[in-house]
Amino acid sequence: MDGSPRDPDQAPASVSELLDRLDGLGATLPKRLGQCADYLRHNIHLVAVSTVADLSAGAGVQPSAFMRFCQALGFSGFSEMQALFRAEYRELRPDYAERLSQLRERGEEGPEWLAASFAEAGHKSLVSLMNGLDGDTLGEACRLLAAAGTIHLVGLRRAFAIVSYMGYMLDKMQVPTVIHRTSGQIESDHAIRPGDALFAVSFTPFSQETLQLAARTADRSIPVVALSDTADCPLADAAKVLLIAREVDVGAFRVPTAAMTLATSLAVTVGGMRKDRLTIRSDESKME
Amino acid sequence: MDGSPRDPDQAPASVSELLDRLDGLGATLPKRLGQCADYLRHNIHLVAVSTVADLSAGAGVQPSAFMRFCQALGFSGFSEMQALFRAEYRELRPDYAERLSQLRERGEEGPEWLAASFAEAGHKSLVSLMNGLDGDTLGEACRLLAAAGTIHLVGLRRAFAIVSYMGYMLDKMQVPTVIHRTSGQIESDHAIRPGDALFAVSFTPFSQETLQLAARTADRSIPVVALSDTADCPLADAAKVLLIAREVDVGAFRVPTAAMTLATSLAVTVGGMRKDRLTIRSDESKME
DNA sequence: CCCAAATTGGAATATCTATTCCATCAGTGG
DNA sequence: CCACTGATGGAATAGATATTCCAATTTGGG
Repeated sequence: MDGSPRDPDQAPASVSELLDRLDGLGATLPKRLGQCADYLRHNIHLVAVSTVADLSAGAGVQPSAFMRFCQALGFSGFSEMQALFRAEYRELRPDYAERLSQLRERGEEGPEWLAASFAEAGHKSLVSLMNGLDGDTLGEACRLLAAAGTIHLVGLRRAFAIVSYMGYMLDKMQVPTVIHRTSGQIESDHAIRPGDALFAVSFTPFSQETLQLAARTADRSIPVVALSDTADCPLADAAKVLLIAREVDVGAFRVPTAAMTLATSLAVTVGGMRKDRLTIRSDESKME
Repeated sequence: MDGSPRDPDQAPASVSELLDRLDGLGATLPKRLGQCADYLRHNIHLVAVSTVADLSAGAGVQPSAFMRFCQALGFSGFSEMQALFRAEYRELRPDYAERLSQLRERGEEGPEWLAASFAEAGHKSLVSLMNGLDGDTLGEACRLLAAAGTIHLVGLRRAFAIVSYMGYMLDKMQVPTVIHRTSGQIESDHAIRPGDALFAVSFTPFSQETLQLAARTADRSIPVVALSDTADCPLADAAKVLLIAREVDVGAFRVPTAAMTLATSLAVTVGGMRKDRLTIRSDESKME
């Protein structure tokens, strides 16, 4: 690669160094070792709490193969590699769980305890959002919205906070945007014209108004991008792209953390794509 | 305690159940086991990645003592207990940093990368929210709002998403609530009557409309609770209680994760206090 | 097609970790 | 002060896990 200034037998000193090393090895690895590399990349969080047997089974190889893989990375064996992950994990600052148990110890169940619970739930929601996120789907959603003349937003009840924030951001980035809040009024249909796009947000239980607006818009061959908390939602039929953000709830309540995060990413990306429309046209040849 | 309806020899099925059990045992534990309990409470995040030897050393006891401690909790041994923590850990991917470096290595800087950045920022925001949260301040805010006849909400631009969500939740809990969205209109003042309370949300740069409404309301001796992203904000003068939720931003953008979480906690607590107003009156004697 | 080198699978082994056991110690009631 | 019950420490043991080894297999070059 670059003349390998570093001793190849030296073990990585941190997880990110390990990932560098992995890329350095690239596709030069034999089949089984390649499987290990692949599995590791996608399940890097498991290393700290798994055995070689678990990991090798996951990667579909023999334990001995995984062993050789660790050595190829520069470690003396699996244990040394695992120690790296365990050490990095240990350094993470006090957990939500820890804080909760401390509050619990003090016998409190008031608003502070509730806030800690919601914070923990928010954390979990974000993690599960990232786990379930598909880059291609998200990219497609961005492309559809970036290509639209005017972006129309609809979302009622719980979903309104999300479209309202999206609307604010898109407006700040000077993207033509309309928030539809007409409940039951059909008139808003006329505002959605060919060449536009609709972004519809709805969570269980779904509001009919949102579903119907999305369905009517799709019928007119205007692209609909949907955001929901479940894959089998009625929006799936109307939507060209369906994004999922599920929240972890506390009792009967939830904070729309994951949905808000996803929506903001979408808005910022779309805003960026809009800024230099020329780049969008020559989309295919954009890379490099 | 309550007649112990559940088999005391049955192992906890989750970490929070384990903490319950720990509280149940209370101070009945002998000295060394008590040390274990104490150490566990404060280092609960270490269990998944440590050995009995590590943990017992940390707690200052012999491995065999820690072993007995695990059994006192209802587990067959340490391994069974650890399995619980490992399982819970596996479901979460706590390392945004790792995921980001994964994405970065694949050369992507698209929406997926952005989403990961926002997720990481959200996580940090929640942690800093919890670190800076003062239970008394929050409790006071809840009390003021719970005591009000009608709760008035105001927040523009970025803050509107927050009051909109709060309004939705309070309404769902049948708390009389009004969202003020009049920009520059003075008329909404009349709707805020003595005995009511105002919840004002504003972030830098602050909108004059929100500040002025808060100031006029405070002048009329109607309690104002404020939420902002900084302690030295103009709302501080008008507000009886000022809550702070600062977001970690990505570039020029941010997701209102912490503010949303705090606002939801507030709304849920207020809703709960409203539900049984009798309990509020006799606040001091509420516990037990 | 054959040979050499590299890779692989699976069992054997070494090491480390959890778990148990028992002698000793501390506290309690007679 | 003694006997008894429960707690404790440390060493012995059982069990799991990592690691190595080698025969079998595949791969690549001539």
